[in-house]
Amino acid sequence: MFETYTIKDIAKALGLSTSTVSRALNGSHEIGAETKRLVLEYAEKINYRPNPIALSLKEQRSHSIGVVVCEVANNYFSQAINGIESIAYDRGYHVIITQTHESFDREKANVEHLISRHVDGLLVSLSAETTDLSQYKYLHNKGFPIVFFDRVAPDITTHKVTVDNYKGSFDATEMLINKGFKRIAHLTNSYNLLISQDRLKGYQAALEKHGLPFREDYMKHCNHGGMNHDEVELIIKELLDLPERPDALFVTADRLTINCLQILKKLGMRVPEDIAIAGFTNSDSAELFDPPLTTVRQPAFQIGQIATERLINLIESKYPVTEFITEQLDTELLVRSSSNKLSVK
Amino acid sequence: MFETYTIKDIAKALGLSTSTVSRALNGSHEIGAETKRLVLEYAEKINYRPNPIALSLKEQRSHSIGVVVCEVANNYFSQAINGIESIAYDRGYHVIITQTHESFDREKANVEHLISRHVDGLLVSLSAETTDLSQYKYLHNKGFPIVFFDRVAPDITTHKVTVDNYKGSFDATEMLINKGFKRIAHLTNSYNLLISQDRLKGYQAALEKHGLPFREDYMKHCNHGGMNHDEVELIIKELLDLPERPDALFVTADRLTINCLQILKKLGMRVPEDIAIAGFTNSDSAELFDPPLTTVRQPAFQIGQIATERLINLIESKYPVTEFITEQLDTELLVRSSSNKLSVK
DNA sequence: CTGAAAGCGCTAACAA
DNA sequence: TTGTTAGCGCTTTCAG
Repeated sequence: MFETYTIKDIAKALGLSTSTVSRALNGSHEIGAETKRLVLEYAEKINYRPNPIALSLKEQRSHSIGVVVCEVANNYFSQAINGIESIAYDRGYHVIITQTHESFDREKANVEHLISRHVDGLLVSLSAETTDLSQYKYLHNKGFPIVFFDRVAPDITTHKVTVDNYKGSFDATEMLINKGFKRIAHLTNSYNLLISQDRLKGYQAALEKHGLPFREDYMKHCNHGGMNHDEVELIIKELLDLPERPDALFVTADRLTINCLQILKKLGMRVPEDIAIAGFTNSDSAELFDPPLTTVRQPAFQIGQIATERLINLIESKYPVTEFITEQLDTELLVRSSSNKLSVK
Repeated sequence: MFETYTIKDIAKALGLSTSTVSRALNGSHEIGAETKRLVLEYAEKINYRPNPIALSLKEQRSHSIGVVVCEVANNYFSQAINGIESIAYDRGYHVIITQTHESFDREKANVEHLISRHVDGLLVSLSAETTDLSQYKYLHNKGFPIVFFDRVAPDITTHKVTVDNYKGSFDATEMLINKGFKRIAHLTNSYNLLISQDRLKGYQAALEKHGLPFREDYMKHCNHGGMNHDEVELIIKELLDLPERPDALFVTADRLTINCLQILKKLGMRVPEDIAIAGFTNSDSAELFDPPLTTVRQPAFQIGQIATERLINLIESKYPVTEFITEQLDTELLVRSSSNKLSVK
């Protein structure tokens, strides 16, 4: 398996030319049945594997796709990558994963790296810092296949796969309101991210529908997706120190949600007695939490699959694609006791 | 960035030969200072990037390393991958990740795939099903760089990075014994895995040291690393139905630990009142569980880093390496209330 | 110090 | 139906 036979070895062994062997191997029709059989048989015998690097050089493509995400160690993204991998594997593509750690510079370097590696396409979820999309615009204008998922680019017209963040956020907020919460604070990721904006809108719409005021001081965002513990702690403290302390917290980022819980616990706040909480997260263990955590869950695996499917279709399309789909899947609201309104307080 | 200039373009523009350009670019000494300056300047200006595929073809290496793990969506592995990526990135390597989903066939196919892609080395954590190591032996004997981490191969002599599973397991078991538990059941991954065996030994040694009997009926293993929920549920029920029901559960696999908790909860068992629990997991949220979960935590990030460091050193070594290191890092025992012995029962 | 030419493994246009 | 040849982008002898 490891000794690397070439087409030349086969040609020599069989007294043929390399092109004949190549044709036999590639099922060309302009070849004698007998010769073909001979070649295939021998190739099978020595377990011949074409050199993908040579192929790439020739075909100017690499049969690999580049993935840009902020963190692998994040429930949402590890599940999405699982979905990406499942489709890519089936369709004969390699997956090269890069992490931005929410840094624009790192993101830029990653994309350059992937491009210089001649990946055939890009699957991108933007970093929290990213506002400059010129890199992607440039590539996209050149016809380079890019599909965004989750944190999609606002003004680039290509395939995009997300959930309906507005609705997911609206539903969760409305649920909190229906439970009887009136002072619902909102913690979200960087405003740069479209998903943060959509989630904010959903939250606002739910407040408005139920005649609750939108209060700036109940609205906080973390620029590092909750990766920076100190930043989150500071924000939580600010909220808790408000004269009219919020009675519920609605958090819309995976790591952020988990970190909030940790910090509330550290600060000795009881959930939901002192403050209720609901949040976006794909953690598999939310039901095990104390109290069980109300979550908005995204079909991350499926999102990864769909994005990859679309990307590979773009890559393999014979003609330039001009029709692009923005797909929004549904979130799932899992109501658990972290968002219970306790009758007596 | 995307239009792909070649060495030829530079040569043409500057009226030089491609070989001269190549030399200038590669800092060769047999070149005129002025020519060199000219070339470098121009290359910089057009933002020339060498084609890595052409380089790979020439050098017969790809500057990429293949990773084989069971699942990405697993706390331990996603953290390890993070470590792998951090080092690989710094040293100019790409990381290609493949998942086995605990299937030997899939593992075999992944390795073949990676090899045919001419990865320069392999970072492997075996699947639970794998007993046939011939593939790795073959490669290793050919001098192909392989480093095992976590689930290492028993009889292949190469670099290996794990934790001290024996000790981690011993300490956790002893802690349970010291708390007053006498009937400690042990749930582990497939016996095929060396880590399972080591963890079992640690458990047994702790029992023995404290004069507790080792009971076969307290000893269970799951062949799918806890991925198969029904399998785990069946096992838990068996344990709970024993005439002498265990008073504590010691679980030694990441997903398995989480799943056990879920199942115990589903079955209405109180932890630690009805049964205490401690387990290996790298979940970041174990302290948030109800009750907070006692865990054995592994330095997954660091393990990934060390393994990658070693692998790249192997790859870049000028001479065949014959001295291999098996490194065992320390686990961290985080005692929380899931393993509390309650005075009254 | 610089250029011409070969070759890494493969495909495809062109000849035969 | 098969072989010859050129070329993908690059490095590296070998000449000059």
